[in-house]
Amino acid sequence: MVEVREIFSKYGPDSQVVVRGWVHRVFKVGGKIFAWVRDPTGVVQVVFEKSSIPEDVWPKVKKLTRESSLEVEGVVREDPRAPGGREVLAKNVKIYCISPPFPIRGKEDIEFLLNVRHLWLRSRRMTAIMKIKHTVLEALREWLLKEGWWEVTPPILTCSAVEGGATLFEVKYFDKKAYLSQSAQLYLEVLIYSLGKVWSLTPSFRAEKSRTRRHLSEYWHLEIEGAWYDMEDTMKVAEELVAHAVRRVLEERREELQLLGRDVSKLEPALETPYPRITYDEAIERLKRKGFNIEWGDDLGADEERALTQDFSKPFFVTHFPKKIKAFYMKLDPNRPDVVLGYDLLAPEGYGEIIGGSQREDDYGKLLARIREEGMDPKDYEWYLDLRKYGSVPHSGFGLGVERLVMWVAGLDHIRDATPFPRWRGRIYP
RNA sequence: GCCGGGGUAGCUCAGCCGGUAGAGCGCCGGGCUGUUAACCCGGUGGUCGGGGGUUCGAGUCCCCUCCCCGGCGCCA
Repeated sequence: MVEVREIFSKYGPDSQVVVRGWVHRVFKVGGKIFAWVRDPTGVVQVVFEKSSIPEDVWPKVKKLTRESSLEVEGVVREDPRAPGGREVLAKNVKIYCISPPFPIRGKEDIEFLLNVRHLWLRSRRMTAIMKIKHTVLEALREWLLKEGWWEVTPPILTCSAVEGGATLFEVKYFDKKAYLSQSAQLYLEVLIYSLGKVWSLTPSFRAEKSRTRRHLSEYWHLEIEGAWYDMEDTMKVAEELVAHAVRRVLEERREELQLLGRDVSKLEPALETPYPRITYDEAIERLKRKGFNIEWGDDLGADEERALTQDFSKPFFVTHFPKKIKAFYMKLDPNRPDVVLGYDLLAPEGYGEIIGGSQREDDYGKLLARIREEGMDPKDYEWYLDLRKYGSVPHSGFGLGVERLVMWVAGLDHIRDATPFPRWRGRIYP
Protein backbone atom coordinates (compact mmCIF):
# COMPACT_ATOMS: atom_id res chain seq x y z
CA MET A 1 0.00 0.00 0.00
CA VAL A 2 1.43 3.39 -0.95
CA GLU A 3 0.30 6.91 -0.22
CA VAL A 4 -0.79 8.98 -3.19
CA ARG A 5 1.84 11.58 -2.38
CA GLU A 6 4.56 8.94 -2.83
CA ILE A 7 3.57 8.33 -6.44
CA PHE A 8 4.88 11.80 -7.20
CA SER A 9 8.06 11.37 -5.18
CA LYS A 10 9.24 7.90 -4.23
CA TYR A 11 7.66 5.68 -6.90
CA GLY A 12 8.84 6.39 -10.42
CA PRO A 13 7.50 5.14 -13.75
CA ASP A 14 6.89 1.38 -14.04
CA SER A 15 6.56 0.97 -10.25
CA GLN A 16 3.89 -1.48 -9.18
CA VAL A 17 1.68 0.24 -6.62
CA VAL A 18 -1.48 -0.35 -4.64
CA VAL A 19 -3.39 2.77 -3.59
CA ARG A 20 -6.67 3.07 -1.83
CA GLY A 21 -8.97 5.97 -1.33
CA TRP A 22 -11.99 7.73 -2.75
CA VAL A 23 -12.97 8.78 -6.25
CA HIS A 24 -12.52 12.53 -6.27
CA ARG A 25 -13.81 12.88 -9.82
CA VAL A 26 -14.52 10.47 -12.65
CA PHE A 27 -14.63 10.86 -16.44
CA LYS A 28 -15.92 8.14 -18.71
CA VAL A 29 -14.68 8.35 -22.28
CA GLY A 30 -15.53 5.42 -24.49
CA GLY A 31 -13.40 2.46 -23.56
CA LYS A 32 -11.42 4.40 -20.95
CA ILE A 33 -12.32 5.62 -17.54
CA PHE A 34 -10.33 8.27 -15.70
CA ALA A 35 -10.77 8.36 -11.94
CA TRP A 36 -9.00 10.89 -9.75
CA VAL A 37 -8.32 8.99 -6.56
CA ARG A 38 -7.94 10.89 -3.33
CA ASP A 39 -6.35 9.77 -0.10
CA PRO A 40 -5.29 11.89 2.90
CA THR A 41 -2.04 12.82 1.14
CA GLY A 42 -3.19 13.88 -2.31
CA VAL A 43 -4.96 13.07 -5.57
CA VAL A 44 -3.74 10.92 -8.46
CA GLN A 45 -5.33 10.04 -11.79
CA VAL A 46 -6.05 6.34 -12.25
CA VAL A 47 -6.73 5.15 -15.80
CA PHE A 48 -8.90 2.10 -16.40
CA GLU A 49 -8.63 0.62 -19.87
CA LYS A 50 -10.93 -2.17 -20.89
CA SER A 51 -7.91 -4.23 -21.89
CA SER A 52 -5.83 -3.44 -18.81
CA ILE A 53 -8.11 -5.04 -16.22
CA PRO A 54 -9.80 -8.45 -15.89
CA GLU A 55 -12.88 -8.77 -18.07
CA ASP A 56 -15.31 -9.32 -15.20
CA VAL A 57 -14.11 -6.15 -13.42
CA TRP A 58 -14.91 -3.73 -16.26
CA PRO A 59 -18.69 -3.59 -15.73
CA LYS A 60 -18.12 -2.67 -12.09
CA VAL A 61 -15.60 0.05 -12.95
CA LYS A 62 -18.20 1.56 -15.30
CA LYS A 63 -20.43 2.06 -12.27
CA LEU A 64 -17.84 4.15 -10.37
CA THR A 65 -19.15 7.47 -9.09
CA ARG A 66 -17.73 10.39 -7.24
CA GLU A 67 -16.75 9.44 -3.64
CA SER A 68 -16.89 5.69 -4.32
CA SER A 69 -14.20 3.91 -2.30
CA LEU A 70 -11.73 1.55 -3.87
CA GLU A 71 -8.36 -0.09 -3.81
CA VAL A 72 -6.40 -0.05 -7.08
CA GLU A 73 -3.46 -2.13 -8.12
CA GLY A 74 -1.53 -0.71 -11.04
CA VAL A 75 1.59 0.64 -12.68
CA VAL A 76 2.88 4.19 -12.42
CA ARG A 77 3.55 5.95 -15.70
CA GLU A 78 4.35 9.43 -16.81
CA ASP A 79 1.95 11.30 -19.06
CA PRO A 80 1.84 15.03 -19.63
CA ARG A 81 -1.96 14.82 -19.95
CA ALA A 82 -2.32 13.62 -16.35
CA PRO A 83 -2.65 16.17 -13.56
CA GLY A 84 0.77 16.37 -11.94
CA GLY A 85 2.35 14.54 -14.87
CA ARG A 86 1.90 11.03 -13.48
CA GLU A 87 -0.92 8.53 -13.38
CA VAL A 88 -1.60 4.93 -12.46
CA LEU A 89 -2.69 2.45 -15.12
CA ALA A 90 -5.01 0.07 -13.28
CA LYS A 91 -4.35 -3.67 -13.47
CA ASN A 92 -6.98 -4.63 -10.97
CA VAL A 93 -9.38 -2.99 -8.57
CA LYS A 94 -11.37 -3.82 -5.49
CA ILE A 95 -14.41 -1.61 -5.10
CA TYR A 96 -15.59 -1.15 -1.52
CA CYS A 97 -18.60 1.06 -2.07
CA ILE A 98 -20.35 2.63 -5.04
CA SER A 99 -21.68 5.99 -3.86
CA PRO A 100 -25.05 7.36 -4.83
CA PRO A 101 -24.86 10.75 -6.62
CA PHE A 102 -22.68 12.98 -4.43
CA PRO A 103 -24.59 16.12 -3.46
CA ILE A 104 -21.60 18.47 -3.64
CA ARG A 105 -20.23 19.44 -7.02
CA GLY A 106 -18.93 22.94 -6.41
CA LYS A 107 -21.76 25.37 -7.07
CA GLU A 108 -23.63 24.98 -3.80
CA ASP A 109 -24.43 27.89 -1.53
CA ILE A 110 -23.23 28.12 2.03
CA GLU A 111 -26.46 26.98 3.67
CA PHE A 112 -26.48 23.77 1.66
CA LEU A 113 -22.81 23.14 2.33
CA LEU A 114 -23.33 23.60 6.05
CA ASN A 115 -26.11 21.03 6.00
CA VAL A 116 -23.85 18.52 4.28
CA ARG A 117 -20.83 19.53 6.32
CA HIS A 118 -20.13 15.84 7.03
CA LEU A 119 -19.51 15.39 3.31
CA TRP A 120 -18.05 18.83 2.58
CA LEU A 121 -15.23 18.08 5.02
CA ARG A 122 -13.77 15.74 2.40
CA SER A 123 -12.94 18.71 0.20
CA ARG A 124 -9.31 19.57 -0.34
CA ARG A 125 -9.92 23.02 1.10
CA MET A 126 -11.33 21.75 4.40
CA THR A 127 -8.65 19.06 4.56
CA ALA A 128 -5.95 21.71 4.18
CA ILE A 129 -7.47 23.80 6.97
CA MET A 130 -7.69 20.81 9.31
CA LYS A 131 -4.05 19.99 8.66
CA ILE A 132 -3.07 23.57 9.42
CA LYS A 133 -5.05 23.47 12.65
CA HIS A 134 -3.30 20.25 13.59
CA THR A 135 0.07 21.94 13.12
CA VAL A 136 -1.01 25.02 15.08
CA LEU A 137 -2.13 22.85 17.99
CA GLU A 138 1.03 20.82 17.85
CA ALA A 139 3.17 23.97 17.86
CA LEU A 140 1.35 25.57 20.77
CA ARG A 141 1.75 22.47 22.89
CA GLU A 142 5.35 22.01 21.79
CA TRP A 143 6.34 25.53 22.85
CA LEU A 144 4.60 25.40 26.23
CA LEU A 145 6.05 22.03 27.17
CA LYS A 146 9.52 23.10 26.12
CA GLU A 147 9.22 26.20 28.31
CA GLY A 148 8.20 24.21 31.38
CA TRP A 149 4.47 24.92 31.58
CA TRP A 150 2.37 22.19 33.21
CA GLU A 151 -0.59 20.97 31.23
CA VAL A 152 -3.66 20.64 33.44
CA THR A 153 -7.28 19.63 32.97
CA PRO A 154 -9.88 22.06 34.33
CA PRO A 155 -13.57 21.09 34.40
CA ILE A 156 -16.05 21.79 31.62
CA LEU A 157 -19.07 21.49 33.93
CA THR A 158 -18.89 24.46 36.25
CA CYS A 159 -20.87 26.17 38.96
CA SER A 160 -20.19 29.81 38.20
CA ALA A 161 -19.78 32.42 35.54
CA VAL A 162 -16.57 34.11 34.55
CA GLU A 163 -17.67 36.52 31.87
CA GLY A 164 -21.27 37.15 32.85
CA GLY A 165 -24.37 35.03 33.25
CA ALA A 166 -26.26 35.96 30.09
CA THR A 167 -23.97 33.97 27.85
CA LEU A 168 -23.87 30.71 29.79
CA PHE A 169 -25.14 27.39 28.50
CA GLU A 170 -27.15 25.82 31.30
CA VAL A 171 -27.18 22.04 31.68
CA LYS A 172 -28.93 19.64 34.00
CA TYR A 173 -26.48 18.31 36.55
CA PHE A 174 -28.24 15.58 38.57
CA ASP A 175 -30.77 17.58 40.59
CA LYS A 176 -28.88 20.84 40.18
CA LYS A 177 -28.06 23.34 37.47
CA ALA A 178 -24.59 23.58 36.06
CA TYR A 179 -23.01 25.57 33.24
CA LEU A 180 -20.65 24.76 30.42
CA SER A 181 -17.32 26.46 30.99
CA GLN A 182 -16.69 29.81 29.33
CA SER A 183 -13.12 29.92 30.51
CA ALA A 184 -10.79 27.79 32.58
CA GLN A 185 -9.08 30.84 34.00
CA LEU A 186 -10.43 30.71 37.53
CA TYR A 187 -9.46 27.06 37.82
CA LEU A 188 -6.03 27.69 36.39
CA GLU A 189 -5.57 30.37 39.03
CA VAL A 190 -6.18 27.68 41.64
CA LEU A 191 -3.51 25.44 40.19
CA ILE A 192 -0.67 27.98 40.08
CA TYR A 193 -0.37 27.67 43.86
CA SER A 194 0.96 24.16 43.43
CA LEU A 195 2.36 24.05 39.90
CA GLY A 196 3.43 27.65 39.28
CA LYS A 197 3.04 27.76 35.49
CA VAL A 198 0.00 26.01 34.08
CA TRP A 199 -1.93 25.83 30.84
CA SER A 200 -4.93 24.03 29.44
CA LEU A 201 -6.59 23.45 26.11
CA THR A 202 -10.35 23.00 26.46
CA PRO A 203 -13.53 23.80 24.64
CA SER A 204 -15.19 26.99 25.86
CA PHE A 205 -18.83 27.81 25.38
CA ARG A 206 -20.58 31.13 24.87
CA ALA A 207 -24.32 31.25 24.40
CA GLU A 208 -24.30 34.58 22.57
CA LYS A 209 -26.27 34.50 19.36
CA SER A 210 -23.39 36.23 17.71
CA ARG A 211 -23.86 37.00 14.05
CA THR A 212 -20.28 37.75 13.17
CA ARG A 213 -17.63 35.87 11.27
CA ARG A 214 -15.38 35.84 14.33
CA HIS A 215 -17.53 34.08 16.94
CA LEU A 216 -18.34 30.48 17.71
CA SER A 217 -20.57 29.14 20.48
CA GLU A 218 -18.06 26.37 21.05
CA TYR A 219 -14.39 27.03 20.48
CA TRP A 220 -11.02 25.69 21.56
CA HIS A 221 -9.51 27.83 24.21
CA LEU A 222 -5.85 27.75 25.15
CA GLU A 223 -5.27 29.41 28.48
CA ILE A 224 -2.17 29.95 30.57
CA GLU A 225 -1.67 31.25 34.09
CA GLY A 226 1.66 31.90 35.81
CA ALA A 227 2.47 32.64 39.44
CA TRP A 228 4.83 35.59 39.89
CA TYR A 229 4.15 36.63 36.28
CA ASP A 230 3.26 40.27 35.72
CA MET A 231 1.39 41.55 32.70
CA GLU A 232 4.49 42.11 30.59
CA ASP A 233 5.80 38.61 31.40
CA THR A 234 2.73 36.96 29.91
CA MET A 235 2.77 39.30 26.92
CA LYS A 236 6.19 37.86 26.15
CA VAL A 237 4.75 34.36 26.42
CA ALA A 238 1.91 35.35 24.11
CA GLU A 239 4.12 36.72 21.36
CA GLU A 240 6.64 33.89 21.47
CA LEU A 241 3.84 31.33 21.42
CA VAL A 242 2.14 32.92 18.42
CA ALA A 243 5.43 33.38 16.58
CA HIS A 244 6.26 29.73 17.13
CA ALA A 245 2.92 28.57 15.78
CA VAL A 246 3.34 30.72 12.67
CA ARG A 247 6.89 29.41 12.21
CA ARG A 248 5.69 25.80 12.40
CA VAL A 249 2.92 26.35 9.90
CA LEU A 250 5.28 28.06 7.49
CA GLU A 251 7.71 25.17 7.83
CA GLU A 252 5.29 22.29 7.57
CA ARG A 253 2.12 23.46 5.83
CA ARG A 254 3.33 25.38 2.79
CA GLU A 255 1.37 23.20 0.42
CA GLU A 256 -1.86 23.70 2.34
CA LEU A 257 -1.36 27.46 2.59
CA GLN A 258 -0.81 27.56 -1.15
CA LEU A 259 -3.94 25.52 -1.82
CA LEU A 260 -5.88 28.06 0.25
CA GLY A 261 -4.30 30.92 -1.67
CA ARG A 262 -2.72 32.34 1.48
CA ASP A 263 -0.11 35.01 0.83
CA VAL A 264 2.69 33.79 3.12
CA SER A 265 4.56 37.09 2.89
CA LYS A 266 1.76 38.51 5.06
CA LEU A 267 2.63 35.93 7.73
CA GLU A 268 6.40 36.27 7.73
CA PRO A 269 6.62 39.52 9.76
CA ALA A 270 4.95 37.66 12.65
CA LEU A 271 8.03 35.46 13.02
CA GLU A 272 9.92 38.34 14.53
CA THR A 273 9.29 39.35 18.14
CA PRO A 274 8.66 41.46 20.11
CA TYR A 275 5.32 42.58 18.75
CA PRO A 276 4.45 46.28 18.92
CA ARG A 277 2.62 47.55 22.00
CA ILE A 278 0.27 50.49 22.11
CA THR A 279 -1.86 51.65 25.01
CA TYR A 280 -5.61 52.04 24.84
CA ASP A 281 -5.03 55.81 25.11
CA GLU A 282 -2.85 55.72 22.03
CA ALA A 283 -5.36 53.54 20.20
CA ILE A 284 -8.05 56.15 20.83
CA GLU A 285 -5.74 58.90 19.56
CA ARG A 286 -4.96 56.92 16.42
CA LEU A 287 -8.64 56.32 15.80
CA LYS A 288 -9.51 59.97 16.27
CA ARG A 289 -6.85 60.87 13.71
CA LYS A 290 -8.44 58.37 11.36
CA GLY A 291 -11.72 60.19 11.78
CA PHE A 292 -13.54 57.85 14.12
CA ASN A 293 -16.10 59.34 16.43
CA ILE A 294 -14.84 57.70 19.59
CA GLU A 295 -14.23 58.88 23.15
CA TRP A 296 -11.98 57.63 25.90
CA GLY A 297 -13.93 54.95 27.73
CA ASP A 298 -15.63 53.48 24.66
CA ASP A 299 -14.92 49.89 23.82
CA LEU A 300 -13.19 49.18 20.52
CA GLY A 301 -15.79 47.93 18.04
CA ALA A 302 -15.19 45.76 15.01
CA ASP A 303 -14.62 48.73 12.70
CA GLU A 304 -12.20 50.35 15.14
CA GLU A 305 -10.26 47.15 15.63
CA ARG A 306 -10.03 46.62 11.89
CA ALA A 307 -8.78 50.16 11.35
CA LEU A 308 -6.06 49.71 13.98
CA THR A 309 -4.81 46.52 12.36
CA GLN A 310 -4.09 48.48 9.19
CA ASP A 311 -1.25 50.26 11.00
CA PHE A 312 0.66 47.03 11.62
CA SER A 313 2.07 44.23 9.51
CA LYS A 314 2.31 41.82 12.45
CA PRO A 315 0.27 41.10 15.56
CA PHE A 316 0.31 43.91 18.12
CA PHE A 317 -0.84 44.53 21.68
CA VAL A 318 -3.31 47.06 22.95
CA THR A 319 -2.84 47.54 26.72
CA HIS A 320 -4.28 49.37 29.74
CA PHE A 321 -7.99 49.44 28.94
CA PRO A 322 -10.47 51.39 31.05
CA LYS A 323 -11.61 49.19 33.92
CA LYS A 324 -15.28 49.63 33.16
CA ILE A 325 -15.03 47.76 29.85
CA LYS A 326 -12.99 44.88 31.26
CA ALA A 327 -13.59 41.97 33.64
CA PHE A 328 -13.65 42.25 37.42
CA TYR A 329 -10.61 40.03 38.01
CA MET A 330 -8.15 42.30 36.20
CA LYS A 331 -5.70 44.15 38.41
CA LEU A 332 -5.98 47.92 38.38
CA ASP A 333 -2.90 49.87 37.37
CA PRO A 334 -1.45 51.12 40.69
CA ASN A 335 -0.35 54.34 38.98
CA ARG A 336 -3.70 54.91 37.31
CA PRO A 337 -6.65 53.19 38.93
CA ASP A 338 -9.03 53.92 36.03
CA VAL A 339 -7.26 51.42 33.79
CA VAL A 340 -6.46 47.73 34.14
CA LEU A 341 -3.24 45.79 33.65
CA GLY A 342 -4.85 43.98 30.75
CA TYR A 343 -4.18 43.59 27.05
CA ASP A 344 -5.46 42.21 23.79
CA LEU A 345 -3.28 40.80 21.04
CA LEU A 346 -4.68 41.72 17.64
CA ALA A 347 -3.77 39.97 14.41
CA PRO A 348 -3.11 42.14 11.34
CA GLU A 349 -5.04 42.29 8.04
CA GLY A 350 -8.26 43.09 9.85
CA TYR A 351 -8.38 39.82 11.77
CA GLY A 352 -8.28 41.45 15.18
CA GLU A 353 -8.30 39.95 18.64
CA ILE A 354 -6.82 36.50 19.07
CA ILE A 355 -5.64 36.76 22.69
CA GLY A 356 -6.98 38.53 25.75
CA GLY A 357 -4.94 38.61 28.93
CA SER A 358 -4.23 40.44 32.14
CA GLN A 359 -2.53 40.56 35.46
CA ARG A 360 -5.07 39.40 38.05
CA GLU A 361 -6.17 41.26 41.14
CA ASP A 362 -4.32 39.52 43.97
CA ASP A 363 -5.50 41.65 46.89
CA TYR A 364 -8.43 40.18 48.79
CA GLY A 365 -10.05 43.49 49.69
CA LYS A 366 -9.75 45.00 46.25
CA LEU A 367 -11.07 41.89 44.52
CA LEU A 368 -14.03 41.74 46.88
CA ALA A 369 -14.75 45.40 46.20
CA ARG A 370 -14.62 44.82 42.43
CA ILE A 371 -17.01 41.87 42.72
CA ARG A 372 -19.49 44.02 44.63
CA GLU A 373 -18.99 46.93 42.25
CA GLU A 374 -20.01 44.69 39.37
CA GLY A 375 -23.15 43.68 41.23
CA MET A 376 -22.08 40.05 41.61
CA ASP A 377 -22.65 37.92 44.68
CA PRO A 378 -19.39 37.33 46.62
CA LYS A 379 -20.83 34.02 47.82
CA ASP A 380 -20.49 32.62 44.29
CA TYR A 381 -16.80 33.47 44.35
CA GLU A 382 -15.93 32.31 47.82
CA TRP A 383 -13.44 29.71 46.65
CA TYR A 384 -11.92 32.17 44.21
CA LEU A 385 -11.57 34.79 46.93
CA ASP A 386 -9.90 32.18 49.16
CA LEU A 387 -6.96 32.21 46.77
CA ARG A 388 -6.27 35.79 47.86
CA LYS A 389 -6.24 34.76 51.50
CA TYR A 390 -3.97 31.76 51.43
CA GLY A 391 -0.59 32.79 50.09
CA SER A 392 -1.71 35.27 47.44
CA VAL A 393 0.94 36.13 44.86
CA PRO A 394 1.07 38.39 41.82
CA HIS A 395 0.00 36.38 38.79
CA SER A 396 -1.12 36.80 35.22
CA GLY A 397 -2.47 34.84 32.31
CA PHE A 398 -4.27 34.93 29.01
CA GLY A 399 -6.68 33.07 26.78
CA LEU A 400 -6.07 32.36 23.12
CA GLY A 401 -8.84 31.49 20.69
CA VAL A 402 -7.43 28.63 18.66
CA GLU A 403 -9.89 29.08 15.78
CA ARG A 404 -9.13 32.81 15.70
CA LEU A 405 -5.45 32.00 15.35
CA VAL A 406 -6.11 29.40 12.66
CA MET A 407 -8.43 31.79 10.84
CA TRP A 408 -5.71 34.41 10.59
CA VAL A 409 -2.86 32.01 9.78
CA ALA A 410 -4.89 30.23 7.08
CA GLY A 411 -6.34 33.49 5.79
CA LEU A 412 -9.97 32.39 6.22
CA ASP A 413 -12.83 34.81 5.80
CA HIS A 414 -15.04 33.04 8.35
CA ILE A 415 -14.22 31.38 11.65
CA ARG A 416 -16.64 28.51 11.04
CA ASP A 417 -14.16 27.00 8.60
CA ALA A 418 -11.47 26.88 11.29
CA THR A 419 -13.37 24.02 12.95
CA PRO A 420 -14.89 20.93 11.35
CA PHE A 421 -18.28 21.07 13.04
CA PRO A 422 -18.99 24.73 13.78
CA ARG A 423 -21.35 25.54 16.59
CA TRP A 424 -22.51 29.07 16.14
CA ARG A 425 -25.71 31.05 16.02
CA GLY A 426 -27.63 28.02 17.20
CA ARG A 427 -26.37 25.61 14.55
CA ILE A 428 -26.04 22.08 15.93
CA TYR A 429 -26.31 19.87 12.80
CA PRO A 430 -24.45 17.79 11.76
C1' G B 1 -31.59 41.68 20.36
C1' C B 2 -31.32 45.21 16.03
C1' C B 3 -30.59 46.18 10.57
C1' G B 4 -30.29 44.15 5.56
C1' G B 5 -30.80 40.00 1.97
C1' G B 6 -33.06 35.35 0.92
C1' G B 7 -36.35 30.41 0.85
C1' U B 8 -39.26 27.92 -6.67
C1' A B 9 -36.87 20.50 -9.44
C1' G B 10 -31.48 16.65 -6.10
C1' C B 11 -28.10 21.49 -6.93
C1' U B 12 -27.59 26.75 -8.96
C1' C B 13 -31.18 29.99 -10.47
C1' A B 14 -35.09 32.64 -13.89
C1' G B 15 -40.21 33.50 -13.49
C1' C B 16 -42.42 41.11 -16.06
C1' C B 17 -48.64 44.40 -14.94
C1' G B 18 -51.85 38.15 -10.87
C1' G B 19 -53.60 33.93 -16.00
C1' U B 20 -52.40 27.73 -14.08
C1' A B 21 -44.16 25.88 -13.71
C1' G B 22 -38.98 27.10 -16.83
C1' A B 23 -33.38 26.76 -17.93
C1' G B 24 -28.53 24.81 -16.90
C1' C B 25 -26.30 21.07 -14.17
C1' G B 26 -27.31 16.25 -11.95
C1' C B 27 -29.75 11.54 -12.58
C1' C B 28 -31.48 7.35 -16.17
C1' G B 29 -30.77 5.14 -21.36
C1' G B 30 -27.62 5.30 -25.78
C1' G B 31 -22.86 6.90 -28.28
C1' C B 32 -17.64 8.11 -27.96
C1' U B 33 -10.23 4.91 -26.40
C1' G B 34 -7.06 11.00 -23.15
C1' U B 35 -10.77 13.06 -19.79
C1' U B 36 -9.23 17.91 -16.76
C1' A B 37 -16.41 21.66 -14.53
C1' A B 38 -15.59 16.20 -20.85
C1' C B 39 -18.78 16.13 -25.10
C1' C B 40 -23.21 14.51 -28.45
C1' C B 41 -28.51 12.38 -28.75
C1' G B 42 -32.96 10.94 -26.03
C1' G B 43 -35.57 10.61 -21.32
C1' U B 44 -36.59 12.00 -16.05
C1' G B 45 -37.73 15.79 -12.67
C1' G B 46 -42.13 20.39 -8.40
C1' U B 47 -46.39 20.35 -1.25
C1' C B 48 -43.03 27.44 -5.31
C1' G B 49 -40.65 27.25 3.46
C1' G B 50 -45.60 26.88 6.47
C1' G B 51 -50.53 29.06 7.69
C1' G B 52 -54.33 32.55 6.66
C1' G B 53 -56.52 36.47 3.47
C1' U B 54 -57.91 39.32 -1.22
C1' U B 55 -59.42 37.47 -6.15
C1' C B 56 -63.07 34.08 -11.17
C1' G B 57 -57.79 32.90 -10.66
C1' A B 58 -51.84 33.77 -6.26
C1' G B 59 -44.89 31.50 -7.00
C1' U B 60 -46.48 36.68 -7.94
C1' C B 61 -50.52 41.15 -3.84
C1' C B 62 -51.65 41.60 1.87
C1' C B 63 -51.13 39.62 7.10
C1' C B 64 -48.91 36.08 10.48
C1' U B 65 -45.09 32.57 11.21
C1' C B 66 -40.66 29.32 10.66
C1' C B 67 -35.83 28.75 8.73
C1' C B 68 -31.14 30.39 6.38
C1' C B 69 -27.26 34.02 5.01
C1' G B 70 -24.59 38.92 5.71
C1' G B 71 -23.63 43.16 9.15
C1' C B 72 -23.70 45.48 14.34
C1' G B 73 -23.30 44.60 19.60
C1' C B 74 -20.72 40.96 22.97
C1' C B 75 -15.97 38.47 23.13
C1' A B 76 -11.18 34.50 22.27
